[in-house]
Amino acid sequence: MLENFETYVRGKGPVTEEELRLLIAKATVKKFRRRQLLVREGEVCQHKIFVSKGLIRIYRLKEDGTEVIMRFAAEDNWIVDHESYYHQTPTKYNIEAIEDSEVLLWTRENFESLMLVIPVMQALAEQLRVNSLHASQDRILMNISATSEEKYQDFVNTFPDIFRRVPLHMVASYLGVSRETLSRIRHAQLNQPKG
Amino acid sequence: MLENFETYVRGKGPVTEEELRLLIAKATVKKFRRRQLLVREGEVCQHKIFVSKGLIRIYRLKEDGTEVIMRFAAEDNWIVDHESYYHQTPTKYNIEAIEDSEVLLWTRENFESLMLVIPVMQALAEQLRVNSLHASQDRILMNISATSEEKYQDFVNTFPDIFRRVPLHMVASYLGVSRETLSRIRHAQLNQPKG
DNA sequence: CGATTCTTTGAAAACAGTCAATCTGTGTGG
DNA sequence: CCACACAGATTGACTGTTTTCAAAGAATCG
Repeated sequence: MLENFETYVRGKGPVTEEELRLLIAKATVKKFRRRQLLVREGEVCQHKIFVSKGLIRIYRLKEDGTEVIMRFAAEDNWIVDHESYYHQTPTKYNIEAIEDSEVLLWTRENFESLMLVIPVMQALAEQLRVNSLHASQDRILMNISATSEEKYQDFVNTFPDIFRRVPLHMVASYLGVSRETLSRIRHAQLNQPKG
Repeated sequence: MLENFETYVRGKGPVTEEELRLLIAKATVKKFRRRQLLVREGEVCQHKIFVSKGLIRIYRLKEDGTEVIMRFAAEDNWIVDHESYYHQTPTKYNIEAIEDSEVLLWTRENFESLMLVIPVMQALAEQLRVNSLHASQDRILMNISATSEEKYQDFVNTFPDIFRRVPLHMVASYLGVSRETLSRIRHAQLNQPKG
């Protein structure tokens, strides 16, 4: 379970054995069952979370009770509600395991102290922010300018590893279309697979 | 024209006369006419741009020639294509003045050297990233979960200073609805103003 | 003023959402 | 091993919304 994280960090830049040991020493390792909540709406998102195994979603509940999925995070991805984490305010999101999962957690305090000591973590944190922003921009562009078919196709292309593991109704929620519509789109694409 | 920027920076934290002088010395001041391009698709977005006066938009051209507006930036706002700026790669966006505008520009090199020397700029850059990310998240949520009426109402609430200055068809492009639909939505809200 | 840009309106067609019923696969307990 | 419950996916009929196209009406710039 920790091998994943080691491999991931080594892939990000030069890092010593000692640094790796420290990174892991400051983390908490946790397992979650399918459907178990990692963070509940109203709590403060205390940790940066690295998914070493499994699949996680972050979603929001609207007043009418419907779920809106903001993001999925599979192995080797980070998940956090930046707003709650940075300002230590209650989160509006729920973070939940879609599959049985294993994660590493760092408190903000621990994570920031690690960033001061371990060069590669600085760069990594910066990179994550830039990537987040970039991904958000692309998603906005898709949302406002693409047809439902294109949105679905883009999702499949962007997350080839994920789309088979996520129930279709969750993909629908992520894309902002009804599950019935998405079901029909997918059906149409099976008969006419051009993209 | 520089007073705006001075006031803005002072509002962000303690800053000395000397620091302010340096900030401005490293900047280029430029004026742009309505419809003039600040940055053209294919160029590298070389600068961080502060809008001291006027109104700017950043948009993208789709293959079919339609424009998709990513963001507006009025006085006291920054605009930059992070991806192009950060990686020094050609931008996919156009940045254009909607009104006659005045801006301050810093190259990445200059801006980063200033961040090293002037504490408040560090914090400011960090704050801008967090805000960008947060705004993007909120916009995605709106896009995938709200009705067109709600999207328009949210735009009006979020940018009370801007929405009267932007042509309706650009708001439509920003929201991802046709100009005709937005026209009808607005008409309906005039007769039934409840939000 | 004249040209251009922007907005509005109407009517038809395309699209997506809702509701209700059915179908499928999975896993649990008897 | 079977029956059942449950979550998920599909389908059809219907409704409502949005787009598109075409035309015309304001507003604005030079």
